[in-house]
Amino acid sequence: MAADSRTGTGPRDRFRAQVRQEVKTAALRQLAEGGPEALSLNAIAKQLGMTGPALYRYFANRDSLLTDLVVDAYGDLASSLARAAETGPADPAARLTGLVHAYRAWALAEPHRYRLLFRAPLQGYDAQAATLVEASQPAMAALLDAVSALAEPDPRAPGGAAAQFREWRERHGFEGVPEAVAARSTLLWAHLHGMVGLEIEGNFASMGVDPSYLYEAEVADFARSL
Amino acid sequence: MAADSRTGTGPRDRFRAQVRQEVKTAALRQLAEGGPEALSLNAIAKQLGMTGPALYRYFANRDSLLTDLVVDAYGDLASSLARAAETGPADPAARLTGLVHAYRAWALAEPHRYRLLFRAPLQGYDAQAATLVEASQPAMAALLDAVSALAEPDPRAPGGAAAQFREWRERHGFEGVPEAVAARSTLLWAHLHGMVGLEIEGNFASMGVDPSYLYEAEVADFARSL
DNA sequence: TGTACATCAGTGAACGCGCGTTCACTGATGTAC
DNA sequence: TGTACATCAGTGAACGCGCGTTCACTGATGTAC
Repeated sequence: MAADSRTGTGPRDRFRAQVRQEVKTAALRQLAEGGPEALSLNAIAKQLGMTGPALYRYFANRDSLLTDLVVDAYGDLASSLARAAETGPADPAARLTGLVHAYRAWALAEPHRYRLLFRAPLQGYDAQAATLVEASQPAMAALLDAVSALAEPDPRAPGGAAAQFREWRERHGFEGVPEAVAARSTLLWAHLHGMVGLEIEGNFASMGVDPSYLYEAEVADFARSL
Repeated sequence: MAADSRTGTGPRDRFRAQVRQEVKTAALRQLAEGGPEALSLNAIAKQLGMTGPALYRYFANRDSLLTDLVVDAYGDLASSLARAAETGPADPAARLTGLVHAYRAWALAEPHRYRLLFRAPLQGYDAQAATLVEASQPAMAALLDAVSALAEPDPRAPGGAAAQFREWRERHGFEGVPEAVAARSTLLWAHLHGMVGLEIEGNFASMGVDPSYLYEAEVADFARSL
């Protein structure tokens, strides 16, 4: 056995990695164009000038490809958020605003990927698998960081739920985070998820409303709630 | 032509209405069990002891059945919300709390129907059709009512978006509603949508968190935001 | 540097399945006289 | 009240399609000596 095949850096490995990437790109294009659940292995293969069975050289099956897309998307979202928090202004409030806008911008730019993350398990697909929970941590970490920097949290919050957030914090490596920050961040995440969800499904558009104002109000309210 | 067939109350019409209802019930059961997009005309027919083509006596096609389900669901949600607002305590704040809990309860009881309402158009299905927008109005009206009763809104809000909410209000028969109430209600709706969405997809469960606390915090924050 | 061999990407046929929808039809049901 | 007729629910066959996945295979590519 050659060293390359062990370390995964031989020419064949590079080729494999590249084709895997092309498959994923084609899959995303398909999701983007064909709407949710328009992900067909045969169609992807055709787009790459291959036949369907060839894809099984690169992914064990359809679910495996899907999992890869989800993990990638979480990673991408997390770096978007982290970038917004890092390169933003020093003022913590302004940085949180930047993070909120980054969240929204990411979802609007790639709604199909956003759906992939937060939509129901697509027929029998187990979204609660440990892999996926783990993949979602960096994005949450970015949010927790930004909220932590913002203010001294009210130590009384989150009341009866404090124990749950404490456990959650320990389990996922967020040890330094006060319960109140965890709770507040989770609520903010839920709010953003709701606004972004309505926006990408066209609900605000069908109301004739530009939701930008709502995001502004959201940030203002959040600052006041701490 | 008989009078009955004109007015739609003859024995055949009653039979048709009943079978239509059975078809819808079977469809909902299928959505509930099979996950989203598990709605198959053939499977529904089989469940009713019929063959597939028989359904075309009752619905023009698959989309038509779907539209019916969506309209029904909006109606059901609206009456749930209206009931919560009517039968609740006289205190407006407590009534809003009741409405929030009714919204959550409805979504949790029938997540498949909630998804039907707020999920992306299912492959080419036009969710923005006028029929559906109209069907969603009563639910929104219940929310607007509860928020209206709560407090004198800040007349400065919603800033630059006031004109949009004014137009929206006129277009959908919410003439009496101040812009600030419309904006606040929309934001509250988005928040609820986000929390409920995360909850029915199991995101809180996978965190080990019971979101009840978050709903309480939501209501408290909302009262403070007015 | 050249050759023999192992690896592995990709093919084409096939499996079994389910889908929405159309069509010509049969047979029961309700209705008009 | 009885009979003839129109209505219409439901069937069964068929259309054309696409799906994920398996299998035995060919032929190119990289590798070891």
